Amino acid sequence: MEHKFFNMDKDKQDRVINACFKEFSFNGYDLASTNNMVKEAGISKGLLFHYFPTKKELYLFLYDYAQEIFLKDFYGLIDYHEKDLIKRLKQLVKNKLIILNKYPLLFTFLEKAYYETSNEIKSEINERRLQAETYAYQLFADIALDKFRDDLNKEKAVNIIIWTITGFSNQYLNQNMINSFSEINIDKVMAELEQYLKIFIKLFYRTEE
Amino acid sequence: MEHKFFNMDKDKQDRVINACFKEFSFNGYDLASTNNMVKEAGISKGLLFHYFPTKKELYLFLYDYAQEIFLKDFYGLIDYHEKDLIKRLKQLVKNKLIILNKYPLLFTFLEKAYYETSNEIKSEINERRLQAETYAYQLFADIALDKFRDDLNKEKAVNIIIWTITGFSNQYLNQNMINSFSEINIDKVMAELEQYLKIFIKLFYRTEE
DNA sequence: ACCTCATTGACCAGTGTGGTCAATATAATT
DNA sequence: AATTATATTGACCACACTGGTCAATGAGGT
Repeated sequence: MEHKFFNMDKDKQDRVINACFKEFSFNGYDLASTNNMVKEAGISKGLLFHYFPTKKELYLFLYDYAQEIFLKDFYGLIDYHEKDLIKRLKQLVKNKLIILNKYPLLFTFLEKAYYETSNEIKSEINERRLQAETYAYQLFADIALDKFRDDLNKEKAVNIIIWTITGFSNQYLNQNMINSFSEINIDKVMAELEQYLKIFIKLFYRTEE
Repeated sequence: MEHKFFNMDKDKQDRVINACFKEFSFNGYDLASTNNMVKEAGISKGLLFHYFPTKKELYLFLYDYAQEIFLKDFYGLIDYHEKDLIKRLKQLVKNKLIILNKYPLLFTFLEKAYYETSNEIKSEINERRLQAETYAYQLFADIALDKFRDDLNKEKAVNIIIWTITGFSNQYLNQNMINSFSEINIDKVMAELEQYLKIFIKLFYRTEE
């Protein structure tokens, strides 16, 4: 049976999820305050503990929820028929932006979970991560590396491309840290990204002829 | 007169500074615990408050200390006679690594301070940052942009280079988050960085002839 | 009218907080 | 050696906030 939390009004659900993502992301498990969460989400303390009997179960519910989206809507939507690295990464960024518009702190939450040190949940997180590793990290499987120029170290070229995309994306993530979470104009961002990718295609790939 | 804290045994000084950097970096001002700081530094609670009468003064002392190092030993050591962007950035990375070996979390502390939201210190941080802006950000002044190929958007090329260097450096920073702070082998890291920079010189710069 | 379940917020014991202070160890000065 | 000054300790404090409880109320369905 599905978790009864999902019977809640959908808007309220997302308010709760985002409030909890925020509190856990910023403060980590131990220091995250359930009082802050309910205040931010606009619900009562009793209601939160009506759905999640302990802080720990709340956290693990959120982790499962985040990881499922990560695997299904982020990694899961990659088209593995596409052998071109850059096109594949472009798809990945787009997936990410779509998720960010709904859950601005989902990725931050997962990253913080990665470094989480609290003894109360460390082992549970590790279990879940191991379970997930089977799915992910196929990102670079079956990539057409022969597109790169011969005189270029392929591993380093890939790193440069990834770091560029990361740096480019972080501009929009960091914005979220300061401002309230403003909606991202996905088409506009993708168009700007495209220009960077064009540079790589031009300079890193073989000249076709 | 110098702060009496500087009369303390130098090793102990650095232990205190690094312990406080860590606690403030990980938890932010409000949630940082002075109890954890003294435990990590191996001194008594009373001694900390002997040198710094309040948590606030402790924080601002650390901020001033970090910012001074940042301006003096990071930005301040740039050779402005060097007009080549890549060489200038290389110098910057080296400065950073040297600082990181002594204060592994100095940059993390300053970055966290940038996003700090606590009302107790927000305005004080802003004052100090404004004061510092005069010095910094001359990084790109008087750079020889004509070294770039004509058919390359210079602004984007610069971003790619910076993001690459950032991504490259973060490998070593994130390592510090998990492990204890292991000494960085500066020569080795610089040699690896050099290979990335060579790629940029080859592909982004004009071919000399 | 009755049942079920969502929702509230005052309340609780317990933990950790920033900060104090009287006591002691150590060093400097006379 | 005696005195003064300073470095250092840790038990102690009032207080804020913690995760979690629970009796009461609201709302909708039968």
